[in-house]
Amino acid sequence: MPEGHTLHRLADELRTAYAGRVVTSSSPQGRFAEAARLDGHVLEDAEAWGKHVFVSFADLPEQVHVHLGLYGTFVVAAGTGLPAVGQVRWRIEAGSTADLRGPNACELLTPEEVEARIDRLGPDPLRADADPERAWRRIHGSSVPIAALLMDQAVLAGVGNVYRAEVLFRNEVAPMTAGRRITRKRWDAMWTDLVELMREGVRTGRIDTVRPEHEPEAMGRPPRADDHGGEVYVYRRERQACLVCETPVRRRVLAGRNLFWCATCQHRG
DNA sequence: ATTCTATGTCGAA
DNA sequence: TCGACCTAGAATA
Repeated sequence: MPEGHTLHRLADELRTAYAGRVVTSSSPQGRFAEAARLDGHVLEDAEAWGKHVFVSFADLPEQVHVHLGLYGTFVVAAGTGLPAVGQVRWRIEAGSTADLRGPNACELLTPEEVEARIDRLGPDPLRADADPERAWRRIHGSSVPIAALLMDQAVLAGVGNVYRAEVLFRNEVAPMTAGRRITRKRWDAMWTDLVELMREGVRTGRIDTVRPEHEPEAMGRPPRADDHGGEVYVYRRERQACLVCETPVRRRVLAGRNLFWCATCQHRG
């Protein structure tokens, strides 16, 4: 379930398990041959930028760049010497075992290539060094719908389809509003909201966006559990009643991705 | 058993 | 805008 919070959690997990330790590095599947070059090195750090994770090693200028894509997983399990089940692209071992499967990217990059990757990304709401002003400049000058801008990693890094839909709903923004029609005040509120929501996502490991007053119990409805492990207003709730106004949630495809929204609640620019 | 779908990104047309 | 990438779980037969 990789949106930005998942990758920041992953970086934290890898850092806790391996930073400062000599690790075993291998590619059971064989498709990351450079894993052997890292074997026996001290893992220095793991850091997330948007949906990208960079793993660095002591005495080695290159870093491993990992991107999970749509269905990649990177799971840490207790113990070592475990059988490699399925297609394990990269395995790190030191007391525990981290297995990477199905990533969009797992590659060794030079410092210049790492920098170029990061330079292409917009501000990440989960990073303390993020500058929301950079995102505002892109949004303010654009005729592209805000729903598409939020998913553009060069505008904002780490926001995916769930946070996109939910932050638009929570701020009552009509998704097809052109970026240049978004007011400064609205953008500031959306950024603040993303920082809070995504930090909560890192803390809990789930995407929960429904305010207490709109929870089913508070609205006199039976509780429900969404299949992504959280509670949301509109994401994947097509044709179901809006939690606030009961209007059926709508869906359309925008730039190849499903967009969900409530046409009644979301009317602002 | 098979098909469908996905919280993502890239490159070709 | 579309297919490819490549995996797992859910839905369908």
